Amino acid sequence: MINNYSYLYKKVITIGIVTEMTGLSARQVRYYEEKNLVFPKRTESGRRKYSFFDIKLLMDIAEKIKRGIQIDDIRMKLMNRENWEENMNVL
Amino acid sequence: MINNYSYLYKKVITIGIVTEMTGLSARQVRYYEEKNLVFPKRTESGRRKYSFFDIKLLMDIAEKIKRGIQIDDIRMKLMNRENWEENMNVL
DNA sequence: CGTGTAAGGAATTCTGACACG
DNA sequence: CGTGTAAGGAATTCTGACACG
Repeated sequence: MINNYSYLYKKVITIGIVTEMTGLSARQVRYYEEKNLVFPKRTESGRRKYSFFDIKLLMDIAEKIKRGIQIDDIRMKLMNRENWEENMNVL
Repeated sequence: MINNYSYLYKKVITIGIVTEMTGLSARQVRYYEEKNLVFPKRTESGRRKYSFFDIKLLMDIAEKIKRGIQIDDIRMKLMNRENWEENMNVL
């Protein structure tokens, strides 16, 4: 079970690829982190690393914002998701 | 079926992360590409992008080389694998 | 509030080549 | 044959700040 998700949660994607895949700007992606909506890991030198799950999450977030939902409210919703803790912690 | 492997084959990992995960040098990773053992995609600006499958493959290759098997022979073996074509083509 | 941008610096990656053997 | 390395350049990413509103 856990193994099936190893690729989904593993944080290995740099921010450039993320903006490519999500269509968001780096500014947006970093801001959602600042607001504790996503939790990238860092390389030794400080570069952000995201998971496939983060990619999906970011697109989800951006879509909600576009619909007028505020970031604080989005975070509330997210924190109730069952995979939330997992997302924050998995390497 | 195909969907289950989307994360496995998707090329999104830059070479720095790859060397981190595999323990190989960038030189080695690029050389195996030169010899047609792995097929990274490229970003618009030419940066290499690898998949999780590539990571596994690279470690497999390195291990075989360490055991004295020549690259040409390794390629022969690889080309017989059922997922070979898939690996070469998937975005 | 959420995002754009210019700024300066640091880390990453690229290619082609020389070296060893 | 497989890998290390120095070289020079180009692309990426980082942070903190100003701007709009």
